[in-house]
Amino acid sequence: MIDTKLLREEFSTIKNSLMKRGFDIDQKKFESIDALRKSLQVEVENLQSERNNISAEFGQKKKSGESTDELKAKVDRINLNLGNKEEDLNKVLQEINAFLMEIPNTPDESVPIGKDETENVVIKKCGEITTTNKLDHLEITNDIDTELATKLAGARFSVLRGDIAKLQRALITFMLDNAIKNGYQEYYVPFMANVDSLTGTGQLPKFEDDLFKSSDKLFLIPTAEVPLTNLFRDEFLDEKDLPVKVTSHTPCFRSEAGSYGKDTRGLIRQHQFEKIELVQITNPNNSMQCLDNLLSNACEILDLLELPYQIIELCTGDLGFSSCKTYDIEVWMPSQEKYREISSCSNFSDFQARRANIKFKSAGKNQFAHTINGSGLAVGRCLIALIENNFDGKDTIKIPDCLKQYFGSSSLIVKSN
RNA sequence: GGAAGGUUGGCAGAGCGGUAAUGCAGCACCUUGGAAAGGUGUCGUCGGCAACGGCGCGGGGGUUCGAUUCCCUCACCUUCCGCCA
Repeated sequence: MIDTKLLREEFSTIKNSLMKRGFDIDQKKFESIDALRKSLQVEVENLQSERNNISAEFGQKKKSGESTDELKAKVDRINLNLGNKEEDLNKVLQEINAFLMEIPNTPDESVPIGKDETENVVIKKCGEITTTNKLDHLEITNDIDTELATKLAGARFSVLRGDIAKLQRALITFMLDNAIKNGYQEYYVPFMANVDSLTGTGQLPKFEDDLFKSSDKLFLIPTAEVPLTNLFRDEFLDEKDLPVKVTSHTPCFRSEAGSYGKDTRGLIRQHQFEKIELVQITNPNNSMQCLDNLLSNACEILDLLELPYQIIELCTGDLGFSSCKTYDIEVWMPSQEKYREISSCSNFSDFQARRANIKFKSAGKNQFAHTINGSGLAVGRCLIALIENNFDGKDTIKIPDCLKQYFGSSSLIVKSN
């Protein structure tokens, strides 16, 4: 949520900043609605003040046994008027709130300006890409079974079998252990979240269509960012504990509405996938360093897995709704001869903290914290990358050194189709 | 599923129809060579340059001139009973 005070005081600055990411904030609408709010608020508060005074007088008269009929008539008149005005004011406040909830975060000054993903900037490339193997993961192993999953649930699900399932489990444990090593506290959290939580992190109200909704006002989480960040909703943190670093492995559920026909083959885009999420709650004055730290924590996984990847910085036009700065990590997918996103590391500045009310006290003043998060990493896509990059062309997938202790072997023999 | 009790500022904790005590912590200032102790103020949030005013006692609604206090409703917490694991 954008800072309304800032919006009132420096409208043009914010307008220009939002323009960079292609969001045209409606100035006329805001100004007219805010002016209405102000006049109504002043009116309501004056009436309330008047009523409070009369009520106080009322108490006095009652005590001394004087007649209160005249006062009662006065208050009745005020209340009649006040009721209507309060209703109007509430309507306007709701309207303003709805307006504000739809406004995305302002991009950081350092973010490259661009209109869409074609203008993202490659920051760094790591590892050697290979072009020898062209088979994709479904061709390499039949232990990733999407057809069987169709019977169980439908399209965009998968069943993993045998060593492939075990390899995924090894990846999960390895990633979690690595996060813990880097100072994150591990959490086990609910895989469903309520409306307040999803509003806090920014998925609601705008992106309800992307979520799976259960009966009973609960949604399946699209990422562990939601429960992990909301651990601190309505909490006061101690400044000396910042940054707070937490992690969790959870399945993630996404409706993928609007992605019909896109990435329909294999594990790349599923309704359900495993992910390790890294979250930091930070002091605003070093949140960008914390983002760099989190990014390096995520990259470290790929370094250890010896997978080739690149880091790109999203331009203003491609930034997510709540983010003020985002780096994507993309891993090399030999079968597609493309880099594909495997992690997205973002600084949300105080945007989520404002919605979720995550504060700390500094020099006696209440301040909103900054929130940072990123995948460390998306397990399903990592599994594909590992299979495709490490396949020897015949029947063996090489297991990188860092995974041996988790997988229990230095190679995985596949049964070909 | 049944029953009872509870939810007050960062924390603790009173008030139970007349408009939020008090303590601890934090912050600012005074005092000091410096600190501690002590003193004064500030110490939820919104509007306002300010003076000041409004709102706020889990959420929503009602009764009342006036609600933290009474009533209804929802959520959550605690305890007990039942059922299940």
